[in-house]
Amino acid sequence: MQQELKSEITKQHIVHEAFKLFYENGFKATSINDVMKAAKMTKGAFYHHYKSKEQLGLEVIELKIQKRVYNAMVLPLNGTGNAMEILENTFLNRIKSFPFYDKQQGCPMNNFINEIGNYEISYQLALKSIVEKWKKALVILIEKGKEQNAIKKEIPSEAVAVYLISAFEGIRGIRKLYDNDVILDQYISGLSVYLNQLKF
Amino acid sequence: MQQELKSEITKQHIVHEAFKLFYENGFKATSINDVMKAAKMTKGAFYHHYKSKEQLGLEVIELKIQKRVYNAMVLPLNGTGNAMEILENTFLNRIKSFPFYDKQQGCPMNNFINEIGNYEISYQLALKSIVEKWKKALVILIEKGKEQNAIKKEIPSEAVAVYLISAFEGIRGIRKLYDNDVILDQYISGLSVYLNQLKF
DNA sequence: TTAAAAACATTCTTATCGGTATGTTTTTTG
DNA sequence: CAAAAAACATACCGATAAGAATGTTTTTAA
Repeated sequence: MQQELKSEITKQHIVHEAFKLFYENGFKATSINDVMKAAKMTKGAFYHHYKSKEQLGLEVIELKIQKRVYNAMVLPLNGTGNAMEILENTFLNRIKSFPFYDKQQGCPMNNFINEIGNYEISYQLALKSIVEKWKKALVILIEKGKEQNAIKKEIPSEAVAVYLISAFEGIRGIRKLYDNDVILDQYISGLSVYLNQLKF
Repeated sequence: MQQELKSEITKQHIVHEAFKLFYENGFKATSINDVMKAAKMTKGAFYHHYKSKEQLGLEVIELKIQKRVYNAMVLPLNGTGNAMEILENTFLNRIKSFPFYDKQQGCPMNNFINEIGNYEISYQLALKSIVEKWKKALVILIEKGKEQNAIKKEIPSEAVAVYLISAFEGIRGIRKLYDNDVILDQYISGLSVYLNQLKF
């Protein structure tokens, strides 16, 4: 029973290091050797715990990337206050508070989507599941806002959710091309225009 | 003199095949051998014309990707009609008319940005240049729309341009996860909400 | 027409990849 | 406490990568 725990800890350790390297250099450009060197173990250990690199990629998506999006973008939506304010706080303020490294490296989910999103059906499904959960949480919040008379009732919730997510992921890619936050400020200003018109 | 022309034709041929493979499988996952097999030549020929794979990547960005974005998203902005209608036609209608393959594979520029956008400064600059040109053309159109009394004068042109581009690139990535156009329709509907409020 | 330069092919080098086979060490269990 | 199972290490495999070296063929220019 203690061995099972040790195995679980080791796997978590590997996934943790793998995420960092995938985020830094991309999935394809990161070898199993690179990951295991970072984890201070050998390739033999890796193939004892995982059957392939694909399997590791899946776990990184399901454990690390999912959790990241959930913590940063979904959980904050579950507050009890004014829906419009929650929306503004999440999308307007949060993006600027990202660490510099994260701004430069983009969104891990978006990186995965664009690098291997159409490479394997299993990746596709895992990534889609994250997007769908995010979208659902947003729709619920928007509908809540309508009930609160904070958001116009005639706007299509799902469409607005998709548009918000699209712009967010888009700018996190584009930001990678710059070495400062000017483009982020412009995004925020453009988003602000969008959010304002949703107000009741 | 005729040799120079032949060399140029060969290089164009290589760049053409390279773009197709980069678009299909990604930059890192495509080998020079793959490219030259598609071009029906050998690796020796490649290294006669190019000094490295990086060089080829740059030419693909500067020649193929740049031209694609320019033709699809910048040129249509230069019409003489109502600025708002041009904006709607370009962003609303065009995305749905993409070939199925292009919907599934995403935007070549966005793919490059997210795969190698922070990998090498030269790529970064080349890709940024495309985004900047697109953005500039959009700003000019929006300002024209203000003069035409078609677009509200108080909206920030640059910010709206950035937000439009972000959402467009974002959805082209997200669309890769799905096997139908439902998410695209939602994007279009969300965009429509955005564009409507810009109207004077 | 002939030499040299450019266009391309062939061959080879060195490195690394994902993955397997086969160890050794640690932990568990009867 | 012994055997077997799990955790890891070491050594290896075939495939493939980018690129260099060295051919051969075609084109150009004197």
